[in-house]
Amino acid sequence: MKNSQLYKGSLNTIIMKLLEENGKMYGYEITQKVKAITLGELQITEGALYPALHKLEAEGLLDVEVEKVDNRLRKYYKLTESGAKETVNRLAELEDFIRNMQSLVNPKLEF
Amino acid sequence: MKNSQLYKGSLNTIIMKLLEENGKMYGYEITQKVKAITLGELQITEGALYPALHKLEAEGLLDVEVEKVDNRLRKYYKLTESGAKETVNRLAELEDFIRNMQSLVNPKLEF
DNA sequence: GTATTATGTATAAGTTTCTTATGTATATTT
DNA sequence: AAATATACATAAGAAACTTATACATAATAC
Repeated sequence: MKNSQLYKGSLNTIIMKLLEENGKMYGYEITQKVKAITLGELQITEGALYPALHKLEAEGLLDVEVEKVDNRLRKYYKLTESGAKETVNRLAELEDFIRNMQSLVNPKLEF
Repeated sequence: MKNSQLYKGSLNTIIMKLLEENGKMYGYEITQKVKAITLGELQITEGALYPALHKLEAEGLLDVEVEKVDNRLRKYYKLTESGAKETVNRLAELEDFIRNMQSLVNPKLEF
């Protein structure tokens, strides 16, 4: 299997970073983008993604905009102003997290 | 606060790595070591640590050995043989995870 | 001298996040 | 005609955590 426990807690940060980068995206697009970037290693499931998007929207971090393409529904999400600010914080937290994990795993590099 | 959601799911890997490195450790020692290595940024709480240790022991990945020091109880944990093998896998997963997160956050480096 | 902090382990209730399963619907490929 | 891809959604349960509480001894601070 690919998705280890480690990814727990990182979904919101991933979503926000992708939206920061791409302006607006819809759910299915996010799953495909993540799959492509991680070479298939991280597959976001709908059961995780859609509740996460709804929650971020409810928190005022995302705005939604519905479009119909090829007779199919798409919900485009983009960062609100406060979402954009919060993204900066989340990415800083992610950098700290990665640095800390590397310190723990690779103690030689502490010096 | 320091402990962001990102650390969720990484506790087992942290414990196993520290035990691989230090041979045997007791719970309180683990919390202090992690705090020191991460310069105070990651503080493992007892409510998270002790259940995690008990579970790893129940899974046969850790062995426990009780000692009494200064009239206080200490439970030293160390990796079992299967725990040592599993640690190798967990650390590989952690490396993949970190690499994937960096790809997601730092798309310039994809090339 | 007593109150707080540090050392040391433990559990229980509740929250959050995720997995797994299911549901609906259209478009495309086999 | 069947299977896969596109597209969203929710609900039940599992897992990992937070927060609070509990007990006990040693050391430090006031």
